[in-house]
Amino acid sequence: MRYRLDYAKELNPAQLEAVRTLWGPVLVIAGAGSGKTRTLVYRVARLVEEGVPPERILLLTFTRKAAREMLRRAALILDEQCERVAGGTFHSLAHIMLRQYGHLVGYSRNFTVLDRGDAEDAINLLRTALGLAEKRRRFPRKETIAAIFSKAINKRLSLEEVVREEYPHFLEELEELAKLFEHYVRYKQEHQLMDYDDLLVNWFRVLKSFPEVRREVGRRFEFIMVDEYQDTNALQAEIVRLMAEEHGNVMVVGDDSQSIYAFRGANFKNILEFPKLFPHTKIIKLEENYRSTQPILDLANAVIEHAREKYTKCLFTRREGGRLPLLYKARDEADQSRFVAERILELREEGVPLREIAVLFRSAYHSFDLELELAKRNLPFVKHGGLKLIETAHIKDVVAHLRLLLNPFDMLAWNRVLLLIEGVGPKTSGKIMDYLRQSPDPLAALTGFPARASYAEGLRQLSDLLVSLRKEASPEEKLNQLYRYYEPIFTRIYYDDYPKRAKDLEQLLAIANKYETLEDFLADLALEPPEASVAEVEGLENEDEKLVLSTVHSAKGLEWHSVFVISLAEGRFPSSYALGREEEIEEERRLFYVAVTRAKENLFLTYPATYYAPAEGRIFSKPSRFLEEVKEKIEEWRPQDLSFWEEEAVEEPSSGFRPGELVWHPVFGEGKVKRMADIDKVVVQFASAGEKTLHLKFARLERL
DNA sequence: TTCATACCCGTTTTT
DNA sequence: CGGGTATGAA
Repeated sequence: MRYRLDYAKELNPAQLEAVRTLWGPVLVIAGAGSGKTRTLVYRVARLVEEGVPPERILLLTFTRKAAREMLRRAALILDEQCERVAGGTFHSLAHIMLRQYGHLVGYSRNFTVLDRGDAEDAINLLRTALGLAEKRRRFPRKETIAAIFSKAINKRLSLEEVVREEYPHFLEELEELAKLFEHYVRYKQEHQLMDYDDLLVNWFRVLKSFPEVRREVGRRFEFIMVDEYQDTNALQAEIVRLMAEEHGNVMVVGDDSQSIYAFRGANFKNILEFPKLFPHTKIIKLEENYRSTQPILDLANAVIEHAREKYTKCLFTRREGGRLPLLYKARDEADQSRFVAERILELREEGVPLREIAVLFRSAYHSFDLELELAKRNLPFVKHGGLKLIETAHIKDVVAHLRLLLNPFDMLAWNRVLLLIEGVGPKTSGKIMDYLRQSPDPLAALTGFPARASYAEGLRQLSDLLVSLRKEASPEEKLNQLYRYYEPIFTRIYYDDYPKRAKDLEQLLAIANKYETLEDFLADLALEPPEASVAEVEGLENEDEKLVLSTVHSAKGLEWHSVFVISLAEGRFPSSYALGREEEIEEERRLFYVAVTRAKENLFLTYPATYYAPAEGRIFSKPSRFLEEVKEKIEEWRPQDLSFWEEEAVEEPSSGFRPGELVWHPVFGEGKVKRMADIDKVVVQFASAGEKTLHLKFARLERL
């Protein structure tokens, strides 16, 4: 057969073998930057060239964006047929399949997907109902309970095993937890709700218990590919096994040294166990790195060299030259931010586009200081990771109304919606819900509730709204109408900061207009939550000309010309949260490995000698242990001109107040500045009012 | 029901 | 330190 693409020319021998092996199970162990994505893209093209209908190919990836991107690339090199390949995350696939097969496990096609916050709300509701919230000081908080439940599901362990292993201090509560779990499962079942884990569990149950579905699905997806296999969990591995049972045509691709999702139940050993799940698996290793320069790879290899676990490969490159990774030891966060901003400006001078530069950090809030600095210098950026739009209270309020239109038995949404009405509290809300539950059409039944005069009007308005929203209209129109209803409520409950929150509502509206149906809109909101952050500085001319700020987790699979990894201090990276247990430190180390292997040409590492910790204020820090381990692979940044330090040392803090200065405040009168408490906060000792911490953004402080 | 207060806790990553 | 939560009073 003649192919339109010259595979042998485009791929190295290992990649080529992976692309040409179409039948049977294949495990590809692909080091960072070894052309893993390229291999998958070419394999999709190859399958299509072989005449496999694109709908018969399934590509499972970690985010839906990743799937879209790969299929777009396949379409680019071959033809647009490739875009018809089925692609997405395990969760989005399960969601689609359960709309079709959910009835087999007791779900109608309009079930609601709960995000983590909704799940916690439900758990909280049940916990209170079971009387587990009272005086029992020792009972875990809702977040912890949700985490325990989720771990058990994803790792396929019993509650007891999870508690014993990771939460031994709650062992006494095991019985109560088990009872709560039972109630939680039943509650979701009864109200047509599924949390993230249920999507996987129920899809698994369908596959497991219904061989005919298994066969049907096997015929539908004749070739399965799974990317980032090191970040799948036991349940997902089972799902793959069942879906591929019919034909065994499954290729999984991953890198055990890049596994960074153990916290949500992922198990990198899945990779090593894959050949046991599928006998006669062909194993292919991709070890040649095409991304980074040798000095960067040397550093990466040294990082992973210190890992407890011995990983399976060693990266090499044929690229020559390249600069040593640079370490800058900053005095504090402000200094760190200044350093980063200056280097970015220099890089831009050298012709590196902003979108080819990324700043990576362990936790979303680590970039706050830098964001201020970038805004000050008019450097446009986008930020990935951190707070999701959907996690804010006002967006949840709005979405709850929409959820009712699809699933009128979604009592979680009812509760939220009812509590917004003035005069309705938990008690009344409960009574109304008991009433609605009895009705076959709760939306229409709302007017029939014998309401007390104090809130009758509010209830009537809600009822009118819901009935009217139910009529044919685009998600965007529905949302517009909803906003008219919500506005007075919105300004009442968020009176202190609703202007800020209003921006989110606008953003939601902008997202909604991309959707034809409410169903798709809501499903995507839950399965692919849009990020909350809006860049502070909009790009002046080109939208794409933005610097990238990202958590390391959100940077997985991506690469940039120049990468900064900031806040490499003990407690920050590795996170203080991980300091206790060895496995967690190991995961932090892999996370650092992922961070450094994102860089193609330049890698800058920074460490602030002091930083602000939420509870303790300014603290002195130690350099990250990961830096100490690989010292000899790094060059320390030395300012050419020493006076640079001295100048900086006496420079005023950006707000302009210095200890000892006399100031005047309109309420507290005269005072003396003690110190800066933060970039925009100052501690002042007042003659009359004592010591106060003032927010410079609000306080009208004048120099005397 | 709502408001005020006291207190507790925990700082992370994401589908 | 600040936010959320539980508790108690009006």
